[in-house]
Amino acid sequence: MSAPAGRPLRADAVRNRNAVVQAARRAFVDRGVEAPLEDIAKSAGVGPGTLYRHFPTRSDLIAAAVEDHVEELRRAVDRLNTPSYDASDVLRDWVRLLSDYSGAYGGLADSVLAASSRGGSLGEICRELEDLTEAVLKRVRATGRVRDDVVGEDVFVLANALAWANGHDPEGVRADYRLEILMRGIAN
Amino acid sequence: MSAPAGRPLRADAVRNRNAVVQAARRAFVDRGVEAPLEDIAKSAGVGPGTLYRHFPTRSDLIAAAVEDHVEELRRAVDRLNTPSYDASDVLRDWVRLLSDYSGAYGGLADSVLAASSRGGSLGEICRELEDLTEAVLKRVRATGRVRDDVVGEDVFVLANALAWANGHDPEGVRADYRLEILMRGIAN
DNA sequence: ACCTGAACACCGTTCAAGT
DNA sequence: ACCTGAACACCGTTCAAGT
Repeated sequence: MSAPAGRPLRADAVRNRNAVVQAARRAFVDRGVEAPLEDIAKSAGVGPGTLYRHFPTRSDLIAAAVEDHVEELRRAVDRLNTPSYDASDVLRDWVRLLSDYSGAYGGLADSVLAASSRGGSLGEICRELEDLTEAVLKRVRATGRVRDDVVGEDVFVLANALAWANGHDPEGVRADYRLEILMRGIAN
Repeated sequence: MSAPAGRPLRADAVRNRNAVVQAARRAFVDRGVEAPLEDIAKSAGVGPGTLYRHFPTRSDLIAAAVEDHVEELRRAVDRLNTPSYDASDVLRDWVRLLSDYSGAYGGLADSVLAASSRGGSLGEICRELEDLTEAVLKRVRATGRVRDDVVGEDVFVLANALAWANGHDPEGVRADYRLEILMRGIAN
């Protein structure tokens, strides 16, 4: 997964990189994206220097940890843009996917929105997700079900705000309700 | 301001406490609510132990730092509930006040929502703000302008989500737009 | 009753030395 | 080309000693 952007890596480097990403995912699930890098390196069986070599910033490590999830979102767009998929559900389902994605790890929505206005690997992921959102919106706009002054970035930001709110509501009792409010807000 | 809950404090303790709160406010404005406590203590001219004596947790210090702001919100409710205040603006204006309050310091919305489900001085503030929100809603409901399944806590959470989103949008270009979307979402 | 500041712990980050 | 781990810095938190 997640082909490293640069030139081919030595075999042991590939192994270490993967081990770090896997350890990061486990740590992020358990303790959120602010989990100690020291612990991640240790449970991956590498020194801190190796972690930093592969991921100069925490944001880069987060980007690698969510790569699989982004791939799923890409495939979801293909499904959503299929004619057989009911157009009245498309936007709601996409927003739910987006906010679930940003709710995968504690604090992820924060890192995502912080990165979206900047460079870096996570920033690029954000821009791709905004573009995917815009692609979904294009189809929905044609049905006249959504305000035409809503752009992909708006929906992306609001889906993350939803994820953020849900993250502070462990029961999740009102998550669907908040989604409904958001959908009403952007409906035409 | 902010009468300490317990028994009367010695004069030097009062002075130190106030100095810490003032230093905290400055630090929170500049660096957000995660500003180093060490720096706050230093710029207040006290040792770290003194800071901890008055504020056992960071959340307690944040609560003290926002006391004035909460007082303003209490007065605002009195104004909003005046018959002369146009009922169609009441809810929007209240939500804006709430989200501005949680946008006063970087990361404040996070601390607020984290505290709202727990105890502590900040948790109590949250519960008061939810009650104030419910009081505002009561009047607005009578006008039939708001969904009747929306409760104070919902609006409080959503206003904080708004503050959170605005905090990641330094230009603030779309802040009013997001407020409008939220108001449409909870309108009847 | 309150304050001080040394002390410890935790963790992010770098870098010289290794293979 | 990559890895290791010691080293340093920063900061949260506690506590013995002071007034």
